[in-house]
Amino acid sequence: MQSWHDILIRKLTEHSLLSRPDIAAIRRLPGVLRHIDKNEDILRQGDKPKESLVVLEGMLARYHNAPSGRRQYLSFHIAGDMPDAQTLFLERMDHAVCAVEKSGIALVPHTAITNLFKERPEVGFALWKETLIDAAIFRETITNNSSREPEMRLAHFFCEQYYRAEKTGLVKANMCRLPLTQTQLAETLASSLPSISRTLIKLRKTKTMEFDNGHLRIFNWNALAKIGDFNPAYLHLEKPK
Amino acid sequence: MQSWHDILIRKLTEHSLLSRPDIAAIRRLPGVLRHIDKNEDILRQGDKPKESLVVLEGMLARYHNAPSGRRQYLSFHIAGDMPDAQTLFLERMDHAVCAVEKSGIALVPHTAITNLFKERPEVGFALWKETLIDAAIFRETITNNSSREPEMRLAHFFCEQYYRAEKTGLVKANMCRLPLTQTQLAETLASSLPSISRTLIKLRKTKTMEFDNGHLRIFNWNALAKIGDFNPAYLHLEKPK
DNA sequence: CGGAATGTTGATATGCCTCAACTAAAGTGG
DNA sequence: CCACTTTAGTTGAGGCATATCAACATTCCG
Repeated sequence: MQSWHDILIRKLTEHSLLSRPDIAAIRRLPGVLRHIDKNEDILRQGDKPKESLVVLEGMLARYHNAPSGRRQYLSFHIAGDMPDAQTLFLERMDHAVCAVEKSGIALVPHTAITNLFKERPEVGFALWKETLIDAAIFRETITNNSSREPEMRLAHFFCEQYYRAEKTGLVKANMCRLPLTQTQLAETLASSLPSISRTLIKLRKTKTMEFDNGHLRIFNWNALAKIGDFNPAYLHLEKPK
Repeated sequence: MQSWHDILIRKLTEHSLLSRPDIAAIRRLPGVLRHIDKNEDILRQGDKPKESLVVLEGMLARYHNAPSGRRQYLSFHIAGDMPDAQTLFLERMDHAVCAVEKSGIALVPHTAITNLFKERPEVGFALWKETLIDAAIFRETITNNSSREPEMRLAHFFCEQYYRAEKTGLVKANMCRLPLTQTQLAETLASSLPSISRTLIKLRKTKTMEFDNGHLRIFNWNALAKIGDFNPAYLHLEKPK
């Protein structure tokens, strides 16, 4: 009998060591399950939510509304992630959260979470660490979009998504879900749609990966990581001692 | 008699409400003062520090070493900032920290800080909030470098630096320190040096600001904010209730 | 079956990067 | 204090890459 708590616990223990009482306390968190349709907004810029969400299945994205109507995607989130953890301490959303495919989430009241932190500081530290990794990913995105050539940039993005999916146990037969259109890739990677299309064709020719029909398949991880200058250190997911 | 603690307390109370006992507890934090030369690295990628730093004066920067030797600056930090707060929970540095001018810092042992969090959770929440604002700034940087035209991008950057300096009390006569070379601006804003030079000349012609000799002077804030599409909401610095 | 969304390809133009020369200012050492 | 070196900034020329516009192909979905 798996409850939504296990998905969160699994994610936190990817990088943090939690005691049995810590884990038991997490299990007592109240949560309401909800389904989100593809392309539905869950939070909008300016919202002041009173609960945070845990992704249970599917994929969410965070984005800014950039000048001239362009959408700038900032990050993508899979099972176990809490993409709006910041709302615990930052009142207003400075960006939006949407579902890029049909997804399931759990909603947890802020008060329940912060009370848990006071009772069990180590749980707070684990979630804090999660938000710090989040920030590390944003930093890498700055560098990716600002300093890497288009082919490298795309390869790096695929590596990151695949690596995180793998750590979460969502890779089967060298394949993970990545339900993005090329338009969305363009709005993520500071490129235009035709540019992404051509770069993708170039990448395909390296025979290191395939991206098609919402799935990412890896044929040669080492070669792809090299093309993308990908070093997973910034994800801070080494097993805790 | 101002001690380094006051600089940190001032920063935290910019956005968080701390009780008298909270503040008293912060004042008991041990700290070692240090001076850093211009262009000196304080932390390098891969380092595993056992203390965190508080900027007391001057300016620090964080950066990645990007492909082909390029340096990618990620953020800049002034008095009160704790640019390596993440090292409390992330063992290894995924980026470097350097001084962009002669600076003064205080070094505080991790154990002292985390013990304080356990004793006084609200202090932990305040510093957590600080790291979440940090992440919000990174997100805005992604959008700035990925979705805004060069002139807008530069104007937005100036607005952000000025606004933060203002909140920290470092603006005098519509002017703040910003000791960056054009080369560093280029390595921050995903541009080349000649491009920055020309964009800066264009910006100067708007008569909204001047950037010269390590100083940023604002003549027309509203006009510059408009050029830069700058909305300070993402800095989350409204006074706490 | 029709319409919308998605992806591919081509033509064109322009904006920015690279390279390079030069100026100006600042820092260094004799 | 001045000569020298280094660093910083400006300007110009040229070429390439990618954005934009547009047409078309294809798939998905109602």
